Amino acid sequence: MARKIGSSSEITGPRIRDAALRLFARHGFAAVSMRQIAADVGVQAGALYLYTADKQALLFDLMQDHMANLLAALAALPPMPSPAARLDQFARFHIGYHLDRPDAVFIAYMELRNLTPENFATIESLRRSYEDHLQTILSDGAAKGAFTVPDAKMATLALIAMLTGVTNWYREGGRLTRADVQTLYADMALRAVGGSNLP
Amino acid sequence: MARKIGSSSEITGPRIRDAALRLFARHGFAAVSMRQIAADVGVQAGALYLYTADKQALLFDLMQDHMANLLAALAALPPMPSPAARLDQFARFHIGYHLDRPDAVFIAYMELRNLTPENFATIESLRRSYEDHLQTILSDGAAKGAFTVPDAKMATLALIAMLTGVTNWYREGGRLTRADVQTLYADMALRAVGGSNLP
DNA sequence: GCTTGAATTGAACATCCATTCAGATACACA
DNA sequence: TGTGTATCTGAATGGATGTTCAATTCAAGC
Repeated sequence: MARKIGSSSEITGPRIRDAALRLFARHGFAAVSMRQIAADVGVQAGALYLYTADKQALLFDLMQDHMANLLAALAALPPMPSPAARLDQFARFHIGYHLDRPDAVFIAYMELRNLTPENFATIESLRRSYEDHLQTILSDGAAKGAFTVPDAKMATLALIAMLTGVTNWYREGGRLTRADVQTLYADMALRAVGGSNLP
Repeated sequence: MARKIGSSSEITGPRIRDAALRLFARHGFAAVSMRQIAADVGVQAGALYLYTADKQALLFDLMQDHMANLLAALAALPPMPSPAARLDQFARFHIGYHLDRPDAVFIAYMELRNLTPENFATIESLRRSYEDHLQTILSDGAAKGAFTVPDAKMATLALIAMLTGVTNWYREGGRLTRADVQTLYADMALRAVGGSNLP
């Protein structure tokens, strides 16, 4: 046997990335073998190397794609008139975006240590860009007197950790709807930086 | 060669656990081999099995010890007179305790998926106990009118995620002292649940 | 000094790992 | 219908994996 009926790189490529994303998120990069990914796709391990240089590149591509998409989605948000509205928008966006992609988020936060130093630096700088966006909202709000933030960098990291934590427990169909969670977290974030609730 | 000069289980045992803790935290449970742990201790891989049933038990013991110590330290805190003081105390305790044990904390949060189902259930219930402590502070404070908390369970998870996030970026000797960070985070936590700052 | 048990080695076991590649098949286009 | 190329298999490579165990050496108690 060799080439399979109906085979095409446009189908197999995404299926490999999907399988890798799911398996890495579920079991961790180091615990997943190329053979497992191949089996999940329904292909032999050797075939994976038509789509990725090696296992490391597979991980890096998944993480880079995720971060790039995240930054693009952030940049596409409509402008908001006030610091409080900007923070509210950011909190809702962050939660919504992360709840939609639990596997990618999990990998982006958990598998940083499995990247080579060069790849790590690349991902890290993308993450820094994302954090800088929130930090700007906070600094600007503090300068305008809307927030009370003794240390904007620290507050940024605290809020992102809080918001990202949602992905650890939220389950669709549970006690709270997604909109409930977004509202409650956005309120907590706003209060945490001393902002008054939106009108 | 066989037994080594000066060897004793009271020395080798802890050294194995220390090495495993450090290596698991640095590279991840799945990425660390028993041979690496043994080499770090200066012993052959077979010798590890005098101290642990298998690799899984080594991970589980580290996590269980950490959680048990955490709960014991929490229980040893002096009682506080008001909800705001209790939350302030909890936030400072959580940050201080976690900053003192970065490796154990990292493992406790990252390697849950590498536990067998039974072991996972055990660790998870210990963690639930810890969360319940904070949830009680928040519920009690809300009942007394000191806090504004629409959903105590959710607020608990949000605050713990925020506080634990400190371990991801704090470095001794950096811009902020440990006390700075504890104060800033405790203030943010208090404000996030609508509490007024301590007198 | 002798004996008993604790501590460790080093080799072995069966299995898995990431990666490569020649050969085989199917598809696209002539 | 024939040809070239995209896609995949299956086997092979060299090495690492967790775990077991007989043999060996050291420490401790008499």
